Amino acid sequence: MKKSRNTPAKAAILKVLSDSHQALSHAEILESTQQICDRVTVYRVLDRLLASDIIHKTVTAEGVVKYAFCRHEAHHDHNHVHFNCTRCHKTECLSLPIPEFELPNAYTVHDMNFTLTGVCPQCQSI
Amino acid sequence: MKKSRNTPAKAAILKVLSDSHQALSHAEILESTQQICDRVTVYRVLDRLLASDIIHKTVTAEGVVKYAFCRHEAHHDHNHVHFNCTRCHKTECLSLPIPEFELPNAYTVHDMNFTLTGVCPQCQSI
DNA sequence: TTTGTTAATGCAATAGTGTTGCAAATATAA
DNA sequence: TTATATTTGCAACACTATTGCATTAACAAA
Repeated sequence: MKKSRNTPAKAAILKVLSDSHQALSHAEILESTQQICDRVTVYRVLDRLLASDIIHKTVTAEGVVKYAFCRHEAHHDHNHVHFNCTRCHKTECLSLPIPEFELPNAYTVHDMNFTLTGVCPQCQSI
Repeated sequence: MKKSRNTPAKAAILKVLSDSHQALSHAEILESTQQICDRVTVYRVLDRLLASDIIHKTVTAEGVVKYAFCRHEAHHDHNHVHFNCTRCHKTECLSLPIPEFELPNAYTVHDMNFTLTGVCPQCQSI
């Protein structure tokens, strides 16, 4: 297994994600790191961070891939609900865990993605 | 509001989807309708079918958008769980409804997407 | 059946998203 | 300081999705 190195690009991308309360798209991350590294590097750093379970990935109902810093305290998993606002287009990790459900047997589940789409509290009045 | 017309392209695309037990991507639908219509037409017909609630849309954990025929019997909604197999890459609608959960107030939810990723029964032995 | 209106289509062009190859640069262990 | 393997930038490429516009065709009304 390859050993991951600490590079300026990795540090910058990780800072952008950990400073953000929302999940960010590749384009949004690139906006904050344009002076630091190339767009391809952003993709590659994100892949490394995903592989190390430092960040997680979520997809909006429209197919937009976003990345978020893992803030797991007790439970070391990514099984929380994501909320996507149709007005501000921000995606946030809710502290709501994915509810229990009856799994059909014969299926092996590796990952769960539960995404809600609607209007967030900040956009209700708009 | 525009009145939707019954065209050969619409009929063909709807047949492909209703004949399939899986949710299909644009590319997969195009494969079956290449002799009938253009790729752009496929996108536009899918948009119309989505607007009429005749089909629904789901997104895999990798961001691949897929479309599926609505087979809702009693409940006229799309709130069921989707399963995406990492081996055969097929996406199927489970007859499992999205479980109940405690929604944080101040959020308005318009749509819910619950996608499981793993290995389907057919691919367990592979 | 014919006609008029308007939705639907094909085609070309464009934009956005993500991946790959390769040479050069650099983080890290020895 | 040096060796080496990871990381990076750049260019090129592949795939997905959208838009404009002229043409075609569905369908309601005459």
